[in-house]
Amino acid sequence: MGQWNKRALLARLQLLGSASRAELAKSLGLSQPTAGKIVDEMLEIGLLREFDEDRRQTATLGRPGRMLRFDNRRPRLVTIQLGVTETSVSAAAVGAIGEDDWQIQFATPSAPAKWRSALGKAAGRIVGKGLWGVVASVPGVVDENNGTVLFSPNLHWTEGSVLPGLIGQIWSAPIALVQEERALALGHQAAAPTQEDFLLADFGEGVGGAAMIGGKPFVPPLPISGELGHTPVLGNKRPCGCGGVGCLETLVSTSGLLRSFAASRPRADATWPGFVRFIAGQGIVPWLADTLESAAGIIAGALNVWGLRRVVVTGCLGELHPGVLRYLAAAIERGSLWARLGRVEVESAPRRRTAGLVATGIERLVLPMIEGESGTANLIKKYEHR
Amino acid sequence: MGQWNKRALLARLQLLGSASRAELAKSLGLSQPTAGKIVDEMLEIGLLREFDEDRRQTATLGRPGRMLRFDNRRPRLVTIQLGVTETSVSAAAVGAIGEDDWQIQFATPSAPAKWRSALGKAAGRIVGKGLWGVVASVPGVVDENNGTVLFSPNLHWTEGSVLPGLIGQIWSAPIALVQEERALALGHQAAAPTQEDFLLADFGEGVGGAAMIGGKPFVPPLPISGELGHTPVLGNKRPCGCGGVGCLETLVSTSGLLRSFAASRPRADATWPGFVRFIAGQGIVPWLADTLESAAGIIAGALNVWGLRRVVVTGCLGELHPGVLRYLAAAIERGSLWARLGRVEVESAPRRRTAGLVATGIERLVLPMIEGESGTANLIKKYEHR
DNA sequence: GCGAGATAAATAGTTTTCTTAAGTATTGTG
DNA sequence: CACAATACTTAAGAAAACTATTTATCTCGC
Repeated sequence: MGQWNKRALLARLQLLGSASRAELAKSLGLSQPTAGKIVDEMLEIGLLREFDEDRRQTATLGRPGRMLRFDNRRPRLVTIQLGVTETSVSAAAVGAIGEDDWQIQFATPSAPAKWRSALGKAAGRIVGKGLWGVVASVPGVVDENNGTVLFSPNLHWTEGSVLPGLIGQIWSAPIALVQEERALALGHQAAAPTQEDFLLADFGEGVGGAAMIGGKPFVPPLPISGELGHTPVLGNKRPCGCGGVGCLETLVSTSGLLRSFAASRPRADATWPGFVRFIAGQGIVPWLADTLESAAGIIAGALNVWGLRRVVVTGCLGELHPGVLRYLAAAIERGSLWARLGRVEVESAPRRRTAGLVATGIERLVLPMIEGESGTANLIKKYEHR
Repeated sequence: MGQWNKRALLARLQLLGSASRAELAKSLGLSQPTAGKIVDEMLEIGLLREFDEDRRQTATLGRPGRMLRFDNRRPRLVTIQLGVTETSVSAAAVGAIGEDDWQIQFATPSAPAKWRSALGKAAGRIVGKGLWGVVASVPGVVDENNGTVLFSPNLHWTEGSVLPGLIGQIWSAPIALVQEERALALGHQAAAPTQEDFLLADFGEGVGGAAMIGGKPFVPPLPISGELGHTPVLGNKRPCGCGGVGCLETLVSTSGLLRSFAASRPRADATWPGFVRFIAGQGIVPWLADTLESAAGIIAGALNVWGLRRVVVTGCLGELHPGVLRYLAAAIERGSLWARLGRVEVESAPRRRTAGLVATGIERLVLPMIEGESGTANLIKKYEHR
């Protein structure tokens, strides 16, 4: 079976939530036998399952379809979020699209060996049977094909180390690494399924973006993309962890915002909650307006360059007064060429990392399982027995 | 034969210039029979031809391959460049990769009907036999699938009119429209074949960009992309033809540069040659440095977002003192995240619109000819008999 | 309750496309 | 001139998708 159709079928099923073989075939333009065979394969490995629809309003004639959905009855993937300050671990079922709900969290240590042993402890508390693989999201510049971190301004110790190797010592299963924002974008798509492409912009300890284009995450040949945070802002002189000067990230990450806040109000409570309260009371003070304007310019630039008209904002900006997002949205609209032709949408959403990690796992670990010994599958073998 | 392999084979042949069936098969990972059949098809319609290599140093053993290349013995495509001030027309052979050399040029009129009749006159002076189709490049936001111009700040009359319809009244052949910068990017790839992806940034009456990603021009679902020129620059208050304020285009297009020049030196010769002389003498004056800094920021943003590390600059910036390009290159490097990991390249190149139009024609008009009645082919039929 | 109509799923056979394997053609070399 | 080496062609087969047909299961009207 061509991998292409399989991926399309899964994507469609994700979009619909549940569907019969016939529905899938028709909506994809496939023949029924083809769709049926793909479904059979996926039922066999336990990726999908049939279930009895409680037909309240089956107003349709004819034989009812056997409805299919992701088989989420047992955890299949270990999902790991390696964050700058915190590492989170869970066992997740395919089809999980709820908000993040981590089973285990611990402060991210500052060396590979320590991280490995902390992960080892976590492993004991996680279901170990029937697992298909491990998926980890990492900040920074990640080569997803090799499983290496090339550059990580805020988490330098990951740079040389081969994370799949470390993880493989804990779980001897296929392992996939995914860049953080790409995972968020995939997670958003899984949780709020639409056909429409979008740019996800995440604001937190760093600032990053990822684009869904044509229903798929945008992945260029170079292991770098969507780096909104490290584009320079005219007039900004702050040094950045990346080695550059004036990066957007130094202004609009949590620490950047707090720094500006502290500079403008030396005697204020320069913590995040304090800042949130301040903005709730004072509204968009001038320096914040400038900062939002800068961020909007860079986001609008990304929209113009990628040809997108929807922005999904996740992370700390959503925790501020809603006026902040409105201000940002208006500024993005001013800078976006598409706004002259049609509508530009900016919305806030929670982070759905687990969902994104699961989507990555299905794409990179589960599908290759049923695709024989082709390209991607070989890559996985590399880590299988470490 | 799957269209995929055909396109790959043509791209490879373009890269190599000439090659035998066996070379093509090996370098593409195809079997010899497959490559051979594709070549046969293309020989039959006259897209490729065999030629006798003058074997100076055939140091190889065995039967020598029959070398193939594009059959450029007769013009096959009418290429049209609809520019803001000038329209250019030529008949071009496939495989033409020389610098632009237009057979006919006339001032672009300000209404569809006038343009059509000017084009009609031109048609009389152009080879009319054996033509496969017509390809036209247009500035602005172009829906290449429908053949419509959605938005054109500098050439408003094109917006409503169906250009393929107009062209079809002159030449009753398949017609393809292509966005200007995309054509330039394709042309550069045809003329300077490398495997490596790049961002083409063109500076002229407007400012635009296009990306080659994975060897193909980047095309998102929305009919807009690479719009470097209409991203706002912080602090810039000039109104733009697009309806926005502060677009980069208002600073760094030819007219934008001249406007800044005239403002800084009220008594100077504010023509383009005068400006070129001025810069050659004075070097990079402060306002020009600021302008280049803004352009570099937006280009670096595009590199970061697309995951590219090579910039090809075409158009008026290359006519200025070489120091200008060096300054721009240095500024781009400062803003590019990839520069922290590896090298960023910025080079200047001539515009190769004809080559790009021919590449578009092969892709959108010629290949569908040998692909039976599939998707793209139907689109062409629409215009075939107007 | 039962046949008719309608839709879903499974089965069988065909087409398309590419591959492997084998054979033929054309060169240089000992 | 035999041979090794390489290019190209032909023939047969495998994979994946399609069309057409059959079988299964439902609702509806009687």
